[in-house]
Amino acid sequence: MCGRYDLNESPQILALYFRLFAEPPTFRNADVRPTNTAPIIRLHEGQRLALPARWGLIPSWSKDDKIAQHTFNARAETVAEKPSFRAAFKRRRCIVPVSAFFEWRAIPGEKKKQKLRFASPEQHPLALAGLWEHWQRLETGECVETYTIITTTANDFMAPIHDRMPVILGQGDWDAWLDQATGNPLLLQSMLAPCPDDWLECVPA
DNA sequence: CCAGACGTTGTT
DNA sequence: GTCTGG
DNA sequence: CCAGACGTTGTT
DNA sequence: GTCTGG
Repeated sequence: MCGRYDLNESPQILALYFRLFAEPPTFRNADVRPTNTAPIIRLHEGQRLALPARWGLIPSWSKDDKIAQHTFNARAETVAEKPSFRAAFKRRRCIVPVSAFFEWRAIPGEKKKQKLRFASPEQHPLALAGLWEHWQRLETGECVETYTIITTTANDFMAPIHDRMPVILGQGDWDAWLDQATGNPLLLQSMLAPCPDDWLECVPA
């Protein structure tokens, strides 16, 4: 599961860490939520760029945007087959850059849940595996680009809090994940595993 | 053939 | 767009 | 994802 | 319970 995150990096850090072709505009949002617009990293005319998109994937064939309420995550186990995701899985993979993501823990006797922040112990950004899609609203012709974050089973670090977690890609996987020419479904699928336990630390938000 | 769905999470 | 159910 | 709303009428 | 807004 991954329904809330934080992106708070300078354009310089984003460009350096993700090896972007150009520095993106400044973007800071400590509480990115589904339906919000945030930058995603993908190839555009062969160049790796951070471009804005809306969180909640709308398939190109969708008649309206209601489905986006339920497509902000895609399950790694089924993403290759589901009608809403399979086209994007083949040709429109992206990295969702985050400084951290949030999960909640219910406290007995408390009304509100406790918010927990998961980030890199080395304080570098995290590369979440995502898909993006292009959609046109029939009534207006308005073009909308949207994305989803792929989830997988929790690793041991995450398991006490939740049974799902976002897929976090290691640097060695970035090129193949973003490349449209990567056609081997098994290779792609192999990247969608829970990350090692020591890639994350957790503090109350 | 047409009509209708197409999704995830957490919680009970 | 494409698959499933009727 | 969580938090918060969820309704109508008439009168000022 | 379920939808909407953020």
